[in-house]
Amino acid sequence: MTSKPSDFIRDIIDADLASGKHTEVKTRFPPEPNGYLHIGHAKSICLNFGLAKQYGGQCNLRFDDTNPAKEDQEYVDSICADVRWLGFDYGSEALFASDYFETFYSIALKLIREGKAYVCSLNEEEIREYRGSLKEAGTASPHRSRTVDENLDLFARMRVGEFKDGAHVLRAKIDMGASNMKMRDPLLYRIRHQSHHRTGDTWCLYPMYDFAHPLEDALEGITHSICTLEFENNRPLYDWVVANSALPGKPEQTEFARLGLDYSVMSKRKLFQLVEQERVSGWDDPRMLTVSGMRRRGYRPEAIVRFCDLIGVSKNNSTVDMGKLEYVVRDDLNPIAPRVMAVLRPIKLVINNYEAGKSEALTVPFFPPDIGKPGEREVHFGRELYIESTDFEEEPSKGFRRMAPGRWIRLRYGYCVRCDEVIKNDDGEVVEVRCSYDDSTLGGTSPEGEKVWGIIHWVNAADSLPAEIRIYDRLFSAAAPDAGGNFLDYLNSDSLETLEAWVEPCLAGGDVGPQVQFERQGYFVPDSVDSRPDALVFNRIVGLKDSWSKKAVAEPSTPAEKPKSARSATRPKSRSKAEIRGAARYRDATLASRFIRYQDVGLSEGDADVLTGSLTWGDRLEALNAAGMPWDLAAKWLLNEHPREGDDPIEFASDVSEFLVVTTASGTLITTTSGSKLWGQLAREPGSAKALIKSQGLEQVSDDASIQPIIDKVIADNASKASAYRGGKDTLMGFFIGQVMRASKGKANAEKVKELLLAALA
RNA sequence: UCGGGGUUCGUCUAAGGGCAGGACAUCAGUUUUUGGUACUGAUUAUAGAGGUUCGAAUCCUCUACCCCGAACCA
Repeated sequence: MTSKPSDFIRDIIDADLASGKHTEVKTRFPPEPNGYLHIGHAKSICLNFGLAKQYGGQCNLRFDDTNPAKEDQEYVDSICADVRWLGFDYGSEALFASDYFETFYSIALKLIREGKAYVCSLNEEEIREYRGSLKEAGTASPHRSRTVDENLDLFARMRVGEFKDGAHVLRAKIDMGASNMKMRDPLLYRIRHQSHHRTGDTWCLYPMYDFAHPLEDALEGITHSICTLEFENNRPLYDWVVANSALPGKPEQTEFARLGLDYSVMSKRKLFQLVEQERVSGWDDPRMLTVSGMRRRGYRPEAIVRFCDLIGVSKNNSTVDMGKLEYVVRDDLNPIAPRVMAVLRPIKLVINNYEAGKSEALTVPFFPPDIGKPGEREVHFGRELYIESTDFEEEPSKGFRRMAPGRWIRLRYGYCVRCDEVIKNDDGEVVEVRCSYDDSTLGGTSPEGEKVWGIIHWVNAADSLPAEIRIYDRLFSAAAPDAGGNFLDYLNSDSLETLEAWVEPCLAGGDVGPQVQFERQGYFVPDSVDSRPDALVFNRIVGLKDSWSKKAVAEPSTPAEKPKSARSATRPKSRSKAEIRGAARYRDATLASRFIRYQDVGLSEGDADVLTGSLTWGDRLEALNAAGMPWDLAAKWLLNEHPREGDDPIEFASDVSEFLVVTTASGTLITTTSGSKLWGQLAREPGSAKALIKSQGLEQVSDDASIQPIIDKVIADNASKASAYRGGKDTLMGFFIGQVMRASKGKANAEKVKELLLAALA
């Protein structure tokens, strides 16, 4: 685990640092204090703070507290505590957007003076109507043309509380026809006569996220503002605000995919519902994937951070396997959790030939040899013990390696015993097993001539402690509870099982743990709220990997069922590029006639189609042809190699005839690899093909005498790969050609190289 | 007048014209006084179709599917 994480965001930062765009990295984690942090936030925290740490920068914890209606100090406190618990340092104190309210206001004033913002007095519903729809442009608000003075006056009166909520809003004057609806004169300020958890009643005017957030970033000198995918549409607006704020900071927003985990819900709204409807005991219910819930469950921050490293960062909409979280939790706990014994579902085991009242003290280690850690405690062996009811089967199933009538098994760290008799209750359930022991088996020797079927854990009936054990399972029974319908319908009714168990006495003092492993069961931690020295309560953090019960139950693995999208069906279908080109030809006779003509001169319908979506393509094509390039060749190079600006090929920077050298000479003067490179250069900046070939040494090398030595060297340098190739791994040919091409700086004739390589590796 | 993102083993994620790699999961084996751990091995992927190229997951075209956007939420 020495490899540094790498992802597209780090690539962007590396490039920014390399280009000198930035000399330092400053990020921020900007929660709204309206709920508790969950594991999805942890991903963002690890990313933002991790970036700051990796690049020697800084990461601010900043509360985006622009909506007093939902926010509360309770959340501020819990968020601060959670971030610190996760192990991240946000400096001396957290920052608050509300501290910048006065600055925001003055920037709004500036926008008004510059005619870039106006007070709109439409009501909420009217604003929505005027905004238009996904397929139709919006229409201008009747107040869009208010004078600067009028706006200034109204805005000032909005601030002093002259108007009721909703009477007026401040809007940016951008573009009501923008296809990105976020740019259709977005709201900047709304009136809210509501006290704010920090500013009290100082304001009745509150900024919107889209206005406040970029300003917060700019004010703090954030270089890389990282947020989740759903804000992609907001980015142009973010840039607009930064550009028009005249603030020196120039933050840039980059979006990544939020975390999705199967068998869980992640939205704050839904978590809030679970808490409010008391489906769980609170935000810190150990079944909740909130940071506080995971903490109470017994997860350590190291495991959560490790999980975030493991899942990576990308723009893919993804759902991570819950098993991955469980894996990191186990992996984190395995080397640090002392082993003790606890019997969760007890039945009594009585050893008939063991002296009543006798007790033997056994000193046993806290860790198995492979962990290699010191530490030991005493357990007492006696005539009456408890064992796990699941460790006994009267009629053992196939593969069962535990206790059954007549079988010898070892009691961990103790003696081997043989089950002689079974005692059942009225319901026919086994409540007690009677055994005999072999007093020569304590150190590890087996009873003379007998097979020992397995090792099971136990506790001494005389001095073990009662404890309540809470076994947690995933909160939802469906892989994608929020796929459709009400997610509450998919709550797992068995997500909490409470057991009355017996545990080793050493657990009472609190000297071990807090996280411990109950051998053969899982990892457990005393519940931080309910456990007391005289009334122990343990939470199961996570079970041990169990390859037996899985086999025994043969549970059909339930794959995460693909949620059927209801949303996409309601979205209007937009035209494809092909349809748009067709429409363009329908409107423009030149395009239409070109489409026919290009096919007449031998181009495929598909190529002709693309080349006649706009005049630009055809213009370039005609120019190449006029300079002497055959139609098909011109189309091929134009379509495949010519640099573009959006959907259209860029203007030729060089004389068109220069391109002839690239194409017609292909195969003789230069290789296609060099040709592609050269084409791009000529297209972008003026130049002479012949001069460039000369200056860059692009002349093709195709004589055996020049190539053979390179091939020999490459084969000699990669002897093991050569033999692998000869052994049948022929995908390696690409590797060899690549090596030779690289060694020749792309100048070798690839066909020739292949031919010679084939011969050399035969 | 719709726009913006996305699609690589079952899952997550690398490779950005040249060996499709890693992790989790699964299966098999070795070690083990935990059916744990550790170790070894195995299985499995470039959404589909066409094109460019000696060579395409990667470049071009088309198609399909998924996600996001019409809060005075963030």
